[in-house]
Amino acid sequence: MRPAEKQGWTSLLTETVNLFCHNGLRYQHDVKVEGLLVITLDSKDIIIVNINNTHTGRNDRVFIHKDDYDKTCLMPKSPPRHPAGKVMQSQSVTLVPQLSATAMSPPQTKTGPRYVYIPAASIATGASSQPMVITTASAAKTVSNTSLVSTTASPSSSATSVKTTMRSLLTGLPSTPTLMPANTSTHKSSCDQPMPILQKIKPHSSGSGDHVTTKKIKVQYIDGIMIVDECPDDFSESNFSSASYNNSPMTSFSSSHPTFVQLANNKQSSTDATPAKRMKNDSVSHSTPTTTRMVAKKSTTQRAKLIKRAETAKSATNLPPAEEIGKSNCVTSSVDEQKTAKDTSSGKCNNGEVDAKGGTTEANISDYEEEKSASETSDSEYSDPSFTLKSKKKSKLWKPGFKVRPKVNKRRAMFRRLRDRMKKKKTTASSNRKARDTRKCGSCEACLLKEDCGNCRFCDDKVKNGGPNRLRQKCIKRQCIQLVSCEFTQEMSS
DNA sequence: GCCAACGTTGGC
DNA sequence: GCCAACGTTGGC
Ligand SMILES: [Zn+2]
Ligand SMILES: [Zn+2]
Repeated sequence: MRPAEKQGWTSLLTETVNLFCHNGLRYQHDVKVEGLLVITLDSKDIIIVNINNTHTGRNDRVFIHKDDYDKTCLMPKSPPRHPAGKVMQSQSVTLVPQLSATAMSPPQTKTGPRYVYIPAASIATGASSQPMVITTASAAKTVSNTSLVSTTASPSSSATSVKTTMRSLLTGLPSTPTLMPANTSTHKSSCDQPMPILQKIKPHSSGSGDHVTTKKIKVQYIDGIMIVDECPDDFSESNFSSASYNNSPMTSFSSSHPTFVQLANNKQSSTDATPAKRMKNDSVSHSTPTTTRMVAKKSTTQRAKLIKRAETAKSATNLPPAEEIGKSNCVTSSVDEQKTAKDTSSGKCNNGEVDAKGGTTEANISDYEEEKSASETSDSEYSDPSFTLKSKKKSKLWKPGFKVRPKVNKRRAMFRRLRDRMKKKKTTASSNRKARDTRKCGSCEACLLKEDCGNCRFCDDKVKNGGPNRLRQKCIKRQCIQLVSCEFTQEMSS
C-alpha cells in the first residue's frame, strides 16, 4: 500500500472509531479516545494506527444497542481475488458534501472533511469482477437517495440519524430497507453484497442536497481491507480501462501489492539450489527462504528490495515441490522454523514507529523507491558482461545477455564438502576405481528422471538451450537426492 | 573456504 | 567425434 493510501485508510479508520465513540457512548463533558492499533497484512505489511482524540461535548443517548449487532455481519466480505493477487473489485463512487446538516448533527470539534460510510446497498454494484465505475450522475442520485433515507428515517431526531448511520457503518446494511430504491431488489442479501460507500461530509455544510457537488473516490478491497482513493478530477469511466487500471498512479498499489503476496508464498531460495541446498533449506528454515528471513529483520524498504530480487530469481528457477525434499530422509528442525517466525514478527514490529501527535505512522516505506532502484542496480550488475568477465576465468563461450547467477548459497559449499569427504572414503576403499558415480545413487527420484527441467541455471547453461556451457552440470532436478541426504544425515550425526 | 569456470572423461 | 557432466582449480 502506498503511503498516501495508507494515510487515507488510517485516517478513515481513526475517524470511524472516533465517530463511533462520540456518538455511540454516553458522556457529559468530553470523550477521550486513545488506542494503538496494529494491523498486519498477510503477516508482512504493517499498518500502525495511533488514535488519540479528545472530543468535547455531551451525548446523552447511546445509539448502539445489542439488537443492532444481532443481525449484522460486521465487516464486508472481501471480494474475490485474482489468482495473482490483483484486486478484482474496484469501484468509483461519489463524494458529496453533507446533504443535511442535521443528518450528522452531534457537535463536532473537528474541522475538515470527514468520512462516513453510507449504506452499501444503495448503490447497485453487483458482484462484478471487473473494475467498476459509477458515473457521476448515478452516484449522485444514489447518494441522494441514501441521504434521503437517513433524513426521512429521522425527520426530527438527529440521534436516530446517527444511530442509523452508525448501524450502517457497522453493518453495511441499508438502514431502512423499505426506503431503498426499487432497483436494489437484485440484492439478495446485504451481507452478500457489501459495498460500503464513503461519504465525505463537511462538518458544517449548509448544503441542502439540492446542490450536490460530487467528487469521485475509488474504493478497492485488498485482502479485505477497503482502500479509498480520491480520483483525479478528470477521471472518468471511460479511462478506467484495464490499461489505465494498471498504469494509473491511482491504482499502482494494486500492482505493487501482489509483489508482497508473492513473497509470502515464495518458498524458493533466491538462488538456485543444489539438492543439498534444497534439503538444507527445508530442514533449517523449512520453506522459509533465506530472503524472507532477512527481509523480516530488515526494514520494509529492504524487504521490497529483497522481494524483487527473489522474484527475479524465481522467474529463472523452478525448484521441486516440497514433497520431493520430504522424501529425502532429511533431519528437520521445527525449532529453527519457529525462530524464524519469531524473527519475522519482532523484526516487523520494530519497523513501526508511532507518531505521538496522534496521527498515523506506517512502517518506513518511504525509501522504497530508493531501495528498489538499488536493487535494480545490483541486479544489473550481475548480468553485466563486464562484471562477468572480471571473473578469473574468462569464457570464450560467453554470450551477451546470458544471465550470470548472482549469488551462491553457502549450503552448496557444505554439499561439496560432504561430497568430497564421501569421495575420499570411496577412493580409499577402492583406490583404483574411477569415482564417476559419486554423485548419483541411481535409484532415487532425481536419478531416475530422464528429462531436464529446462528452467534451472544448469539447464540454461547447456549449449542445446543456448547457454554458454560454463557450468556443465546436471539439471538441478536430476541431481541425486539420496546421496546428498545420506551425507547430510551422516554429517548431522557426526 | 568457496565457487564459477573449464579440462577432462565415460558412454555412446 | 560428440555429449553430458564429473572433478579440479584459479581467483577471490
Ligand atoms: Zn534443469
Ligand atoms: Zn539418486
